[in-house]
Amino acid sequence: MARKTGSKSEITGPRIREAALSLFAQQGYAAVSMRQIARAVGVQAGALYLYTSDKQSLLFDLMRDHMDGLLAASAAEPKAATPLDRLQQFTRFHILYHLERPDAVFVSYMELRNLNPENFAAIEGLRRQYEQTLEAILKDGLAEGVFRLPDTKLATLALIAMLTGVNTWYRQGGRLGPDKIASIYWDMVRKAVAA
Amino acid sequence: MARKTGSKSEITGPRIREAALSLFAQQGYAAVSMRQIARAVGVQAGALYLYTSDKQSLLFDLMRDHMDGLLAASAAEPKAATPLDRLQQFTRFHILYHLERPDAVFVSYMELRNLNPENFAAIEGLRRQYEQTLEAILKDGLAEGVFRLPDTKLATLALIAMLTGVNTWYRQGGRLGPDKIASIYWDMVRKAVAA
DNA sequence: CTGGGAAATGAACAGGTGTTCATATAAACT
DNA sequence: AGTTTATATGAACACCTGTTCATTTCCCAG
Repeated sequence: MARKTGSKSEITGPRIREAALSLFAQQGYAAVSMRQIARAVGVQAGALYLYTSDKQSLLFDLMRDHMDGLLAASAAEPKAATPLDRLQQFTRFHILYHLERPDAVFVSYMELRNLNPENFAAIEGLRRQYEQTLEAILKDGLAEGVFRLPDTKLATLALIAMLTGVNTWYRQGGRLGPDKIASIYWDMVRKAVAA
Repeated sequence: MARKTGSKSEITGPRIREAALSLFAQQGYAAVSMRQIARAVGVQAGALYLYTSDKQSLLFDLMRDHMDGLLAASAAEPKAATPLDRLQQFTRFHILYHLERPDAVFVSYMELRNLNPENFAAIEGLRRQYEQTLEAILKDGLAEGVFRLPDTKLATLALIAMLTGVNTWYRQGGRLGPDKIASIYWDMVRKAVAA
């Protein structure tokens, strides 16, 4: 037997990526086998290689797509007038965007060490690019005197770690919804950088 | 051949844990084989089972030891008088303690999903216990009116994520030493919770 | 100097790994 | 209806996995 009824490239490809993302998030890249991914899709392991050159590329593509999406969505946000407004917008955007795709966020943060050096450098570059959008806001606010920070670079990393941390404890149906959480975090962010 | 000259139980045991911790931190629990750990120690794979019942226990013991050490060191800190001083002490302690043992911290945060449910619950309990030392400080400061926080629980998690985040970017010999970093973070923490 | 026990070996077990490829099949096009 | 082509199979490859255990070696107590 071969080629099941109703099988199509445009369907199987995305399904493989979805299954891989979900499994990588749950069990980790190294702990998930290609046969396991294939089973989740309902296909034999060999068929995966029609859609990805190897397991490493499967991981890398997932991470790069996530970072590309993040940067595109970030760039598409309307530009607020003041540094304070832009910081508020960044805070809300970061929390809401990350809460909407927990698997991709988790994989992109946890599986960095499973990328080969070349792929690691690529993802690292995209991550730095995203961090710079926040750093630029902080620098502007500093120049205008509306923020006071002991160290812009450290403040950038500290704020991002704080915001991304939401993903580690947030569970759907919990005490607080994403919007409320974003408001609470904005209160702390605003004060942390205040002049 | 068997039993090399000069081999002792009191030496091999710790060496296995050190090698496992280092390898788990670098490559991840699932990606590291027992033979790899044995090779790093200079022993055959079978010998590992004289010191651990299985791979899972090896991971769990490393994580539990780390959490026990963290809680013990935290409890041994001198108790400052005011909530503000206690918060400063917690901030400094957390950053310095974590920067001193990056491998144990990394493994304890990244390998939670590789614990079986029972072991996971145990580590989770210790982690919550540690978080409560910070939450207690925040609650005291709130009661005394020296802090103003929209949500104590979220502030606890936000601050810990921010502080632990230092480990993700800190490299020895970098621009700033641990003490300076702790000062900078304290400035942001203090402002974030200020009344 | 010898016996006993601790410490380590190395082979074996049953099964899993990523990846390739000749082959088979279903869908799409003429 | 018949042919081409994309899509999938399933067997095979060489090797690695965690764990067990009979056997061997070395150290130490008497």
